Amino acid sequence: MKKDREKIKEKILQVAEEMFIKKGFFPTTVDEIAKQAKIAKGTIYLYFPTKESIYLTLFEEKLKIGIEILQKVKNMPIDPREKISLIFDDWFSKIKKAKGLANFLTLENINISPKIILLLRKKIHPKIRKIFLLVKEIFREGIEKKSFKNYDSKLLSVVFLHLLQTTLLFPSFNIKEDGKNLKEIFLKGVER
Amino acid sequence: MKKDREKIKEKILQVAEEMFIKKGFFPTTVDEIAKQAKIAKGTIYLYFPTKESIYLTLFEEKLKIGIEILQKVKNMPIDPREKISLIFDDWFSKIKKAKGLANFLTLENINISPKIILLLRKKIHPKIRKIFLLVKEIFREGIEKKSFKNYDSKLLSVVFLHLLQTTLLFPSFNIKEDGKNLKEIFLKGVER
Amino acid sequence: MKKDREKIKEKILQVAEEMFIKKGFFPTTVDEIAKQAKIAKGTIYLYFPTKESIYLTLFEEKLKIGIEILQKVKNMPIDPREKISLIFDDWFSKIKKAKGLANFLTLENINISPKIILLLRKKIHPKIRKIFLLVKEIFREGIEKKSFKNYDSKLLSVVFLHLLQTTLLFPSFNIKEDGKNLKEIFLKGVER
Amino acid sequence: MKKDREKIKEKILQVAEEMFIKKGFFPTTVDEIAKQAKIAKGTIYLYFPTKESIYLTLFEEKLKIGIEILQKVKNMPIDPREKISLIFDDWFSKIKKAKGLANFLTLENINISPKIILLLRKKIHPKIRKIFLLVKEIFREGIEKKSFKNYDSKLLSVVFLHLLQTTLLFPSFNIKEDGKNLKEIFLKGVER
DNA sequence: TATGAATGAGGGTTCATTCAT
DNA sequence: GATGAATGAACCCTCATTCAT
Repeated sequence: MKKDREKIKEKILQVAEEMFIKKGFFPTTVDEIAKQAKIAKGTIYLYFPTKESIYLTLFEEKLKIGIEILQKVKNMPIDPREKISLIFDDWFSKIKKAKGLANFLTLENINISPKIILLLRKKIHPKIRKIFLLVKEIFREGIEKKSFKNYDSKLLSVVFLHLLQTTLLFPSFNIKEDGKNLKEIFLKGVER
Repeated sequence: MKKDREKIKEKILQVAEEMFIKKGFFPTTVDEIAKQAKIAKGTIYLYFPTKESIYLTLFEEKLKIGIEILQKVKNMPIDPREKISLIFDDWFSKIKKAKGLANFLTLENINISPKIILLLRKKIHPKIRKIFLLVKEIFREGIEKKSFKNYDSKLLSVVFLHLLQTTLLFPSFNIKEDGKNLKEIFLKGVER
Repeated sequence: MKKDREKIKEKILQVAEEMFIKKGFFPTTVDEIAKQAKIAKGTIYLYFPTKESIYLTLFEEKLKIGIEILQKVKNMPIDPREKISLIFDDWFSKIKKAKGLANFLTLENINISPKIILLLRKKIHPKIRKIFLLVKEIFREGIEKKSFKNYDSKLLSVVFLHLLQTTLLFPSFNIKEDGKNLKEIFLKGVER
Repeated sequence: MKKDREKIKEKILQVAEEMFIKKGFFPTTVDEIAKQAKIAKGTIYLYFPTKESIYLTLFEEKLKIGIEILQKVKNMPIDPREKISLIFDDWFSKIKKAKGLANFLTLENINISPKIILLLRKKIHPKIRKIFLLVKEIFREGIEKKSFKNYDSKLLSVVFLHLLQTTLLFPSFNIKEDGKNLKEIFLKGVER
């Protein structure tokens, strides 16, 4: 059944994501993923050609979600400050799902394996670049409309995106924050 | 000779750091480290009991440097804003060396391996906590003295420290210009 | 329908033979056989209990054909030299089909797998022995009738049968031969 | 010690040869080779990069021996019939060792694995061709000198070389008697 | 002390065979 | 009967660690 196949693939991805986040790419074994997903090891290879492809699939998926959010917000007819604010809010509302994205966004992950690099170059890097471009556009617009001070829009993009990641550290440090304060700090910091 | 032993150990650490940063912990093999350091594989085990211990040693070393800087700055009889500014400057002046620290500070790295976790708990976590405490103290002082707005000092610490990492994300980072701007953004963002 | 079952079985055997010859027993996967035969993998197991049984079936089939030819020729009321000549001719006329036989006749193939040996012992070896006996009979008769020199008939059988195999190498070495010369060489070599 | 390394490599090759001959390439596992050679599995990989390379090494080695013999005989100032005779004799005298060569010379072995084919093309085929050329030269010379009937020298080469293999087919082969007869049959068959 | 060959547990992947539909 | 997804044993190979020299 079509449903079933999709379900199993989803299960593999979900289990793998959990383990990749918890233990990292290398310490996670295909065996464990299979066991956790309650399927046979060989079954995984019916859905993904390699362990790396599971990782890449997750990576791409996360990036796709990010791009969609940014795309949507960018085209809204509102003030760029408002856009940044919306992205912050959206990010927080999806923070659990996003957790994955953040973990996959770290530079470390780009060094996973020699074999993976080519694929990353081809499939992942363009998406990361897309994300940066989208954010940069928003900042460029904001600077043009005098909503933000005249900083380099690339710098603002990097800071902003990295700040989103910061939010994921909150639980570890027992910070009870809805993101309002972080947003405020950032917007005040870059205001004209 | 005492000198020799120290020199070899240093060489191993230096080579290992380079490779860990470039390829990550797992893809780096002890064989490669030995080859790069121009010593025999067995020799490495005369200086470090395991591959992980090399990693941990580097990690601790980085943290120690960070703690020393913070300690020094914290005790200076200057405005907290000035302290934060100094830390920023110090960080930028050491940005190349710091690159290593940043790479070790990521959350991913804490999940290196099941075996390593206990050691991290015992030796690394206290140091990370120390760093956060030192920074938090500075912010607490700044809030008290009305230099900073009344945000949660934990929040400010996390944001600040994570921001330092941001600086390392772009190889094309223009230290003088971007560093100054980054500092400006943060200080403006948290000012009263 | 009876016809259908037989057709499918034949298709499997034909496809498998091609692949076994082209790639060998182990590199040929059941998956590939199924795909080439345009049936499902599971279907193959409705016709053959194991991959090895496909191989064995082919083997036996080839041997059966060989036995039939030899049987027929042996009983003809002609000179043994003529019999050998006829076998040669028949072999050449069937050389394309026989190609399979030759490939299956090599000793290598008898070592396919530990599991297969018992079956070979039981089902294949008797047939191979039968072939040798038939040929040996012809030579024995020829020696008796002074058509051939008094060599050991077993030796002659081995040489003769192996010589048939030789013809299969001709294409590889771009030898344009109708077998006339080879036959001549052999018959002259063994003549009285 | 240099001696030791050579000894281990030799041991691996010897054990591997035995097993390849007995069971074939695929059914022979690296594990078994290691066990038989009384070394650890990993050790094998210190001497050979892959299982296939062990096979190829053996293959090449055998061919090299064959080429050397042929080379030597070819350059002798004797009648071509004598040369063929000598090769026969040499072959019989080395029949035990030769057994390996024969087993490696079968066409089947050329189809070992997709990966191996390129290597075979590059390293093995030239040697096989060399062997054929050397033999062909001897026959060409013999035909020219009217020692052999005017058959295609390529045909004679293939038949002759394949005939050498024949000698290995029967474990019960009586070298002295049968070898002499085989030689006689061939030489008589091709004589003028 | 330094070496690097030897070890063997463990991992990713394949594929003959089974089984639910 | 036919299908092809699921299974899991088995294989090749890697690499952290040990150990004889």
